[in-house]
Amino acid sequence: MAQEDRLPALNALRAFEAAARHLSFTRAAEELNVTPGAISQQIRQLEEFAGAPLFRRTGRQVLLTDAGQAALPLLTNAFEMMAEAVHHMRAPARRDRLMISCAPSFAAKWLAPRLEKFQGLNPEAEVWVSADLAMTDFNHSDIDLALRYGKGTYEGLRSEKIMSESVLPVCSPDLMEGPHPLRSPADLVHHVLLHDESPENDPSRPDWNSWLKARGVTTVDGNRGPRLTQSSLVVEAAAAGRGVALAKFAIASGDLERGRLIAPFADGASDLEFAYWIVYPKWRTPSKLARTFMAWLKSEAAAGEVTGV
Amino acid sequence: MAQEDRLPALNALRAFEAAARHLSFTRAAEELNVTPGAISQQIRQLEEFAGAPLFRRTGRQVLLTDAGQAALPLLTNAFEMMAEAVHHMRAPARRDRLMISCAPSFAAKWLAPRLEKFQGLNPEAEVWVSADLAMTDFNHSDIDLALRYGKGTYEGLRSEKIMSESVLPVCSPDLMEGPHPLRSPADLVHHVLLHDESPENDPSRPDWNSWLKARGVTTVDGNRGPRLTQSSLVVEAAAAGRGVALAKFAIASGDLERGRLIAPFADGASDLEFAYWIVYPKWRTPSKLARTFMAWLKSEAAAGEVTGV
DNA sequence: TTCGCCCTTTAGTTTTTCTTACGCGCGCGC
DNA sequence: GCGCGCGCGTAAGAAAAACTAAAGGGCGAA
Repeated sequence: MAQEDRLPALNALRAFEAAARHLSFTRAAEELNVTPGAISQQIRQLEEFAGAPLFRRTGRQVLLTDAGQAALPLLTNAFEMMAEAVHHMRAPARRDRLMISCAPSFAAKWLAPRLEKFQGLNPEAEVWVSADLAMTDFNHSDIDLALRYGKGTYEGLRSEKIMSESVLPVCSPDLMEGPHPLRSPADLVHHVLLHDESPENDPSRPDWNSWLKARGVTTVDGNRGPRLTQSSLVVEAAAAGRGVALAKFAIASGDLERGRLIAPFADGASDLEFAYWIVYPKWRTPSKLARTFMAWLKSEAAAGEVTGV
Repeated sequence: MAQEDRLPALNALRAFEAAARHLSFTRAAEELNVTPGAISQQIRQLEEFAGAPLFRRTGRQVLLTDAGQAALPLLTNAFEMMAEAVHHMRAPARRDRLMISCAPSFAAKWLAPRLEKFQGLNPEAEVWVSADLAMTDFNHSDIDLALRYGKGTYEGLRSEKIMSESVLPVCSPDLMEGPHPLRSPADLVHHVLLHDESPENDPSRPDWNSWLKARGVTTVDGNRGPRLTQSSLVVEAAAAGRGVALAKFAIASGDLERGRLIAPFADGASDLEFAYWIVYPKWRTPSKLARTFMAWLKSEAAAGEVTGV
């Protein structure tokens, strides 16, 4: 449909979008790898075209006018859609291939053990898992879907919840046979406390200190013990009998089921704000295989939450 | 969010979108007011960037590859959104002003008589009606909403149904007092038949010929009588006693209610495929006033369909 | 007041985009 | 079966757009 010979220069729109998003010409210039003067000129040109100012210049900062305000969200969406279109150009989708990005611990302890089941159900599918700690850049990679642990709000991305998360103390069953079996939280005083210090952790997540405090235990120092920076290492250390971990349930559940770990306290679990999400670009229509995978993920997650607790 | 220094030249994307939509470089060139050679170069550049051909060249015509196919709809949407964004830049919305475009007959016979009621309910609103026969170009005009009679499928636009339409014979009550009152369709032989030949008419709409045939009347020639090119003129002619019109109900309803027209036959009405729709650009979020107006339109239409038959 | 930050402006340069002109291949009509 | 015409491809140069560099100004903070 008519694309209008009256569209302004597209580069001017891009400059405006970046400047409006940052509310700063300088930062827009950085994003687009040009000088601030270039941005200023592009925006002047666009304002002439529009016949109205798009920014209000107030000495220290620039603010959007109503006209600019109205145009920004549409432009941002339009450029996101373009990026997605370009992605499709560069990597024509393979119908039978699915590339998943997720955090290493989750990949190792939750996803990988279950993937075989999915392969069994969908033998023609080829699922690749890329274990990345950082959030995926969907424009630079071939990632179809990402699995992320967080609050579920990701700008420019769509997210669907897989399952919630909780933390609970876990340890090797051997510890129960030892000289100081764990019968109540106070018994932790005899054991090493293992801390999960993963960078992506929920800031509101209870640590040993708050967990102990919530249970009225004052005789145990919640600060002592080693701090490991990956959830799976914490769980491994616990399984090896090196101490008691305050572990994420999803990461520990496999070892709990197999008996490598036990949860010594009945009321030990504590729900978190953060959860696991499927994440993909706002404008991407997931392929049939991707939709199958997402549905399978959700059913696996639901099954785990029921049987595991 | 990262706009990617890795987006290709935006003009190349625009050239591709136009060429892909037309499946012709030449027509894309016409649309963008450049030479075909320029399109060819832009697309070559884009294909180099993508690392894959976007078109399959087959001597006589160009066809989209899978990669091109995947990218086209997203790009088309993206450019439509941009056009909408630019529209917002140029004409910052006035909160209390609403510009409606609709066909002249509908404006005169259906909308205008009811508008006063809306003004009474929303005194602060300023509603303008632009009576246009042709479909509105939302990018070149200040039209907020269009009312259109048709099938409801308009490319790049969103449409919501207002009411359906039907045709039925109507005439002046004076004709019933005359020498040949209309008691059955066969009596039409004594009267002038008025034909609505509006350019926007439903092609499957019954004319006098098919209307008579459906009722088994063979004694009346459905072809005779004047043909008027605007629905309101047909209705006016009937009200003036100049004959019997096969009129659109929405156009005639006002005069039927006021007694200027009567519907002589009980089973005369015949439903049409075409209906009345509210139409606006796909990516436009209607203002509060526009939403109020649309809701009011629908309730008016529903009321008319009940009381009028 | 002075400094620093950020936007603006101007002039000149670089890069992109377009036109012109010609080449090529295929299908269609003669 | 043989041009002819239509539509795309390509090359070189011209035109237009975009960018840089450098200097300027306003405002707020120190």
